[in-house]
Amino acid sequence: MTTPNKVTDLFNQSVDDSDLSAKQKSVLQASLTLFSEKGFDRTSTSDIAKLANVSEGTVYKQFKTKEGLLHAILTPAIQQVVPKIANDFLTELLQNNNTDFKDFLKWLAQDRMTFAVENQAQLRILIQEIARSDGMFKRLGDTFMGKIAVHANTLFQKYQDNGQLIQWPMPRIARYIASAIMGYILPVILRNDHNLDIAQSSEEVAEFLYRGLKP
Amino acid sequence: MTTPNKVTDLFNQSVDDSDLSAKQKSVLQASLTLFSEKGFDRTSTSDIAKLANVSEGTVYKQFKTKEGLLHAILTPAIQQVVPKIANDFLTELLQNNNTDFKDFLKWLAQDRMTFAVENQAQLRILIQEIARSDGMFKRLGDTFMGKIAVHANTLFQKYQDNGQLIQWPMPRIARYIASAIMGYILPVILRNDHNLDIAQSSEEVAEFLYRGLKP
Amino acid sequence: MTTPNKVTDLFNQSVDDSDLSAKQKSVLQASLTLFSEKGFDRTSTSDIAKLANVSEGTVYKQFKTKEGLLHAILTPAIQQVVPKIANDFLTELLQNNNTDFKDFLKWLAQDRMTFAVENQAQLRILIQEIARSDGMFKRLGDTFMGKIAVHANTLFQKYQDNGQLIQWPMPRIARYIASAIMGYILPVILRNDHNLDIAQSSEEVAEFLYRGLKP
Amino acid sequence: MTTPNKVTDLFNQSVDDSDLSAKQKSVLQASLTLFSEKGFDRTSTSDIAKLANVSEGTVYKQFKTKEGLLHAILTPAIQQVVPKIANDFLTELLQNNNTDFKDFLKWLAQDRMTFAVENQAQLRILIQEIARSDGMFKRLGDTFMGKIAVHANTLFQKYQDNGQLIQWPMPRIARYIASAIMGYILPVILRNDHNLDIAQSSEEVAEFLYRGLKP
DNA sequence: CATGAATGAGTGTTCATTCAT
DNA sequence: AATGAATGAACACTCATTCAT
Repeated sequence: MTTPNKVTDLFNQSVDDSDLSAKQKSVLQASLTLFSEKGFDRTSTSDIAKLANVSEGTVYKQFKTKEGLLHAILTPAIQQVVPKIANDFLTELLQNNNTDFKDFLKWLAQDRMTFAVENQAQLRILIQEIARSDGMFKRLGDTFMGKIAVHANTLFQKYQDNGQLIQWPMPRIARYIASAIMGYILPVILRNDHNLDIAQSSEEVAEFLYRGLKP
Repeated sequence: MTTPNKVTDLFNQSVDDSDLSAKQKSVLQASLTLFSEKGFDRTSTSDIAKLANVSEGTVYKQFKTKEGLLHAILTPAIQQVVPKIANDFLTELLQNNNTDFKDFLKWLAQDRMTFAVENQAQLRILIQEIARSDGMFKRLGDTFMGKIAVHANTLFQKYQDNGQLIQWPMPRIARYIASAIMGYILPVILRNDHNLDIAQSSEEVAEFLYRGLKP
Repeated sequence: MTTPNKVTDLFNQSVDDSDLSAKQKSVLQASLTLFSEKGFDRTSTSDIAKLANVSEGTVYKQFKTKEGLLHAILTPAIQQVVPKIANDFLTELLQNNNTDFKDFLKWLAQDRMTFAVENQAQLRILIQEIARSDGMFKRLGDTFMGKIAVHANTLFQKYQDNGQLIQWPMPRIARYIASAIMGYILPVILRNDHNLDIAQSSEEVAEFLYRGLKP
Repeated sequence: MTTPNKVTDLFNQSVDDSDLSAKQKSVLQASLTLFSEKGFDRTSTSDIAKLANVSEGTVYKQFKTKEGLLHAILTPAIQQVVPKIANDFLTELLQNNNTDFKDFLKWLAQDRMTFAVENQAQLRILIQEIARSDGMFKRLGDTFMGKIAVHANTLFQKYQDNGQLIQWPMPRIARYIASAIMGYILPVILRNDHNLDIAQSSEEVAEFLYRGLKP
């Protein structure tokens, strides 16, 4: 039931296939690296220019401001990539009635963990931004909910009707699923650790969640 | 089974009862507010001086550097308050054999949620620092584990012997408990939200965890 | 027997013909003026920027630190210009066996006095630095000795063999020559006086030294 | 013909026997040490307070400003001590017709070298100040000349009449004597070297000067 | 007298941003 | 499009000096 991790593909697509010149791509890459390593505020545009092997002026040609660079990195991950994928797989799931709830949980965990590991750099930046501004977290939550709520609702309903899912309100269920998976992902990202046994971890968390959420 | 939240007391003690002058306390308060609101890097020492109604020189008299201020705010929360409390209550629990596992979970959730709500500002800053530097998360984890691992181990063992707790390795159990509680705390802190129904939330999360972790 | 004073030429070359922009040259000029007038420590980078008619940032673009500016001014005088010239003229002298010792003394005095008068600003700064740090004086002496000792030794030997120079050890002879010339140069530099009758002064000092150093 | 070095005595007198409290003397000592080691500008009043083991306020009680401290250290050396001694011994000499010129030179060298070695710290500071401001050198020269010129003139006249001293104008003679002795003193002070063989050095320089200045 | 907290102007330095080439 | 010199407003931090205790 594993699906190819389209997230990275989509992100890379938005970088590679864009109309950006090689230099601009280099700027974006350097920013991603440095923002992730040292944080947005502690990264200077001169650092970026140096790492990207371009002039300081070039950094500003495409991305008008330093914040523009941040958005260029974060926006695809937030506004497009995440919900799009989510949408895709939920839709897919909804059309497949037979899927066992535990399998779904495992698949979900696996999918999100893969995404996290493959996009650690961006996620580190995202987490820093979330920690900094009130707005970001709310906006992120709203975006996500707005695009998934309906589908997730339907899906959970199905599992509840199936007798595979406890009769708790949807947000409560979502919260437990999300936080349990986060419990595996966050330490990996925050420790800049690249070793996560996704197969076992997703199996484990699915087992726990299944026990906690079955009627 | 609720214990008074000693955390805030201890923290405030270290601020109020210290040998700091009124101006220095004011500096600390202003830093706490601004670091929490805008983040460490985006807060200038001039901002702090203005809010604290002191001169810039005063900011540096006691806390030699800006980072010194950060440490003055964070250290009590990290090095002393958190582990001490944890230690206290765990010792207490160990001496009380009769406590039901679910009650323990509820108590734990309640205790940590209260702590979180009462120390939102510091925790926002802490989260920002965690997100910024690899080191912080690791150090935090090590400190915490070093001080609690033994007691928690014994406690969980007891519940496992009781037949109230599934036979999973301790870290796995701890991870689920921590992340489920975090699932309530983090949104509150990151949204700068002051409304958390601790009574109900702790009841809820204890219920879920109990279901997921009973044999 | 007068040689053109190549010192200033060389120094100016390193300033004017360098790859420095007009603004950077202006920064160097302003620094030279201010360091010489008020001393390194009492000259602020803002003063320099104002006098040079550039922004403060410009001061730091080329010369990474304030000390960098000092080095940019002093290094050519110390490391290259002085010994190089000294070397040049000594070599020249060595090839001219017939020169009378008194003529040599006069020529030397003239040459050094001209150098001093034409490089008063740099020398004022150099003297200030010598007065400030132990290291500078030693380093300067070592550099100078390392490059000249051999040639001077040979030269003095020749005059001693000629019967024109007393049989004292070389350092003692050098000390008297140097200090007598310094006796004319230092007051001029320290008083920021631009009137030194080099012709007469060199004649005078040569006469005195000749009397004191003939066998 | 050696006289006890009254210089240091006089200076110490002005420090020790003054109406200064122990703390104030400590401040003066600390300033002397630090000004000499790091220079006036690079010594902070807080450094002085720390080394003197007093509060910052105390530094300002007696010596209203930082410059006041500098003057308290330099003034005795400049305005009183130096010329007073010179005056004393010159008067003495004038009354003693028989003294040989070479002996006088030797005595003078010895006296000044002893003074220099015993007052290195103050002289380092003095040299730094001379190097910094035009005024200082001129003032120093004027003070010195104003107090000694007459006596020295008479003395030299005597030696010239004796047939022991060449018929050059007084300033020229003084210049050679001063710079030759300086040729021994300056390197010692600037290198912070405490080893000067005064007996031999004064013998040496007297020999040279005698040769250079005899008719 | 002595203290040391407090001041606030000033320092060297950085950095996002602009623009002539 | 790309460069990099130039900008100038910040910034973290220092320091001579004051003054209430």
